[in-house]
Amino acid sequence: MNLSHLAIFYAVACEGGFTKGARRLRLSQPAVSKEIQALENRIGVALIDRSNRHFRLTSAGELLSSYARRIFALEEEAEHALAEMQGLRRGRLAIGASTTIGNYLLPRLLGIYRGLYPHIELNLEIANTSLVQQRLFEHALQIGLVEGLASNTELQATQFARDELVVIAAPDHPLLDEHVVMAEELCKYPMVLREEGSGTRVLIDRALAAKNMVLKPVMTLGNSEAIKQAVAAGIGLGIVSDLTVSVEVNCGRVAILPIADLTIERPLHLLHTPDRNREPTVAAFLKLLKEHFGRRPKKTGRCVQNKL
Amino acid sequence: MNLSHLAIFYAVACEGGFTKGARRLRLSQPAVSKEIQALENRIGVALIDRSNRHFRLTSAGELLSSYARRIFALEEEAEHALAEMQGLRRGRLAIGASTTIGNYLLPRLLGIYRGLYPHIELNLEIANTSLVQQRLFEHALQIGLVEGLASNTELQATQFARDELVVIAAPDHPLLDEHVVMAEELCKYPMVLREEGSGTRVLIDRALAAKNMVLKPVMTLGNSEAIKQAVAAGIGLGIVSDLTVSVEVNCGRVAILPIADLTIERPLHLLHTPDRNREPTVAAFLKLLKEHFGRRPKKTGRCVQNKL
DNA sequence: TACTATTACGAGAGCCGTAAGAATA
DNA sequence: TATTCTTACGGCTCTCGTAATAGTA
Repeated sequence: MNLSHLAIFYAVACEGGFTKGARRLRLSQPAVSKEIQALENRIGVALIDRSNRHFRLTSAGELLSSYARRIFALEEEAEHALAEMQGLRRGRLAIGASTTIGNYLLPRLLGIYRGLYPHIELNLEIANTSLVQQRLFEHALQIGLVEGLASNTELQATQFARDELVVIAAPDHPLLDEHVVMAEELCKYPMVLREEGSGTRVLIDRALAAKNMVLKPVMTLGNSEAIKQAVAAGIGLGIVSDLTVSVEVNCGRVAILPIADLTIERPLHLLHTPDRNREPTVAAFLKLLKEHFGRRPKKTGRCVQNKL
Repeated sequence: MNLSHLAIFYAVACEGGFTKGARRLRLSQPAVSKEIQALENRIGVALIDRSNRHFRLTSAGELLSSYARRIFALEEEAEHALAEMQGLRRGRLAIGASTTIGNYLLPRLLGIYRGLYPHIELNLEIANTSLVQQRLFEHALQIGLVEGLASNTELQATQFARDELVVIAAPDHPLLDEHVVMAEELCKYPMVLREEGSGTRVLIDRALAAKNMVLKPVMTLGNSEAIKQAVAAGIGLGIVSDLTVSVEVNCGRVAILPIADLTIERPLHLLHTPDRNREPTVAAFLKLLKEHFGRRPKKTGRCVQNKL
């Protein structure tokens, strides 16, 4: 069967006549007549009762018409769904992110995204970099936002922002009263750090090693939240990503302690498969990301609040 | 959207590649490539991710593919349904019949029909001739089988059999012992007849009036069953259609009394709309009808059993 | 090199329109 | 006569195939 023939038959069946069907399809009436004959010949059954003037479908015609109605309703629904997808009123955005980005940076960004495109299904997977890469590779995720960057994959990576590690202290810490604090002073105070081997700790140790310095942690903890708690409790100074402390800084539980001769930064990377034609949902997210990180947010003063 | 384009896209999506899709459709690969581009241009979205060697649908492609699967499944189902209809494994036969035909003639015929075509839905409406004609006219019935025949309709009518009215008597009735019984003898015995004005009674009265005779009913009853009961009870002779008495004759409750000089017959008519192309279910029924009534069943002897 | 997709171009089938014919109310 | 469907025929679009090109493992 030929579905374009079926479309002609269906128009005729709906309108109740060859002439009316032809008008609806903007075809000439003989063309319609001929195409319906072709359809009838192809399937070998009369569809329209031509015995008298009153237009009437045969039972085969009724049967086929009911199928045609469903088929063309589906076609229309498909077109509608595609239009919705293009208008970002339908679709899915699947992002993978590292813990820090996923917990502190993305929630607000995804909130804005959801405000703009409320019908898009959002999926956020928080996992380590290699797992995010794997999930991207198998197309379970569309983009990844991570700090680290493993090599030898087919993924495209671009840096979209920088993450700064900052020293935090309890609000009553004596160093906060100093006008200028140098890195070497940190070594005199107890520190609360991530465990050795973690990406953050490696970065910190490497930055201080460049100055021939070694920090002495009084405590190591597995995540930034625990470090913030320990610092607030006065156990020592901590070093965490500035993304993670805006709330605690704003409410005065901890304070950022600028170090005059020390900046520890790491790039934040955007990962994606090298698709030339990106999904509309992804393109919209990347646009949003660019708007927020086109210029790096400035850090001014000790109590700067991150833009996000 | 063009559904023939969609078919090409769907084959490619199913097979996972332009080349494989082309093989399945028995088309050249460039043709497939071009048609898919045409489809993408028409709907304005990329459907297939061409960024690397691994064939993959975009999310729009996935969406459209799922609709295509449903659309073409429906198309296949429609073709299957039509084939079933042609093979008389699906369909409907709606017959209207008068009481006598519907109750005594059709059950066996429809039993045979059902044995041949067990999946055809059978509808039998028992009603008077004018109602049957009306229902035929509005296409609620496909054929009608009636005794009478009202005029001025657009229905085609053909006689398919004759119905003989026979005199019945209780098995111990004295006339049954006579070798030859003439019509005038009937007038000497009490008769149980249908009420005046009924089609059957009109026929009887007319036949006897032609011989200048008038029957004297001792009782009039509204239907043949009641007449048979009255006759069996010895109230008198009855005149009923031979279609209605085969059971009672066979089991000896009543006997047929042949009248040498009297034959009361009426034609049985087949009514249908003047469709040139008849439904397969109807054609099959008409064939069956012709096989059984091609020659009128002979009546031999007094206890003849009707062929049906 | 082998495989896959795209581009280019020509041939042919099939679709559609105009005009005329047939049937019916 | 007016309306509706069918038949006849010619043009044109669209689809398909062959051949050549490009990109990738």
